[in-house]
Amino acid sequence: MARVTYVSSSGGRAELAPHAHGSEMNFTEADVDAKQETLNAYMARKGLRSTAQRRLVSDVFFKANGHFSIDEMLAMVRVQEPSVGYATVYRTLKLLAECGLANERRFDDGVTRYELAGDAHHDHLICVECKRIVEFEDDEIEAWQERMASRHGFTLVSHKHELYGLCEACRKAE
Amino acid sequence: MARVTYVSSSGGRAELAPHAHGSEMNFTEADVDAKQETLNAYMARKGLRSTAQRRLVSDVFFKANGHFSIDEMLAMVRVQEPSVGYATVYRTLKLLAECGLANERRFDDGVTRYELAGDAHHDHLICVECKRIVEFEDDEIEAWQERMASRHGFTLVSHKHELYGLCEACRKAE
DNA sequence: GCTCTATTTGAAAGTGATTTTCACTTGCGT
DNA sequence: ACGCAAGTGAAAATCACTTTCAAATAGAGC
Repeated sequence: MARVTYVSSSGGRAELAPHAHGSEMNFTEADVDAKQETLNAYMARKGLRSTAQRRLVSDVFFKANGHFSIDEMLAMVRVQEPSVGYATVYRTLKLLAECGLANERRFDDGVTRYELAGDAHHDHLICVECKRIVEFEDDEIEAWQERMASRHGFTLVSHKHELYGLCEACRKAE
Repeated sequence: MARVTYVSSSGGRAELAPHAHGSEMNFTEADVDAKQETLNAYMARKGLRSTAQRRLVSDVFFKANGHFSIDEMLAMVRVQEPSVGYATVYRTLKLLAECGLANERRFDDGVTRYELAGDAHHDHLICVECKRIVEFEDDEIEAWQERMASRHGFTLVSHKHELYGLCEACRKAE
């Protein structure tokens, strides 16, 4: 169901490629540890428990820099632990979004995807064919959006700026 | 279910207010006729038939300049003909989108809305509270988007630029 | 380490918004 | 008017989540 491919890495640990930003990992062990720490702190504060499933799902998510649907995450998680259920991945991703470590995104294909939070001000370029997602910066546009909103008496809460197109590979494959 | 309110007009014909661009009609009889003609031509070309339901749904849609969900359209259509089914409205709206007379829009509230096609290059400002929708022009941004896409090897197909916020009325009502 | 009980979990049922099926009608070419 | 492919409305099916519930398990207090 989920179109996910795995690439074995030099480190011996399975790493993942689908929709990742590139073949090089752009995070460090320390980054992942810091995120796990943030999550632990949030769970402690809320009286939530640290379970093997939550540790696994969040670990996979933190290491898999990209935009993943629940099905894709489930497939990645089940490589390590096949017994994990869909609902657990769903709930853990919601939890990560709640504590600010992940952002929920809904593009036009109708499925919700999750991405690492942090570099907030970027928007997306999506291939309508293979669903590859590229991020781009939107600084110039921000001020323009504020102007446009206040011109109509609106107080801006959020925005969505998505470009849909064919990526180079899919254009050639047509 | 559908939040639709009707406003009786000077012309004696029922006209509609929900999410319409304004109280004045910004279309002429001739415009509507031209659209009906386009639709008829498309149906003839595809071997589709002109039925009372299709004429009614498309007529209501063409005259109701705004952004409507299927339920809203159904409510409007049933004022004239209560026996029309949901599926017929759904299929007719799809048909209008197919032949280029309508555009499908999915904002963040999860329901698909249809708007008159034509003035393609506008985007939307949506009140997160009352769902009021304001259109705005995006000309300055278009070229910038093209540049951004080609920089990443993409051929642009479409884009989505939505600003979510609180409209003046809702801000005061808070 | 062992209890106890509030959290979690996985499987399954429930939701909401479409989308499709199907038995019955109805355009429309002849 | 006739015949039949296209269209219709009601209901069932799908899709992508969300929630429920009985069984499993953290983790605070012995």
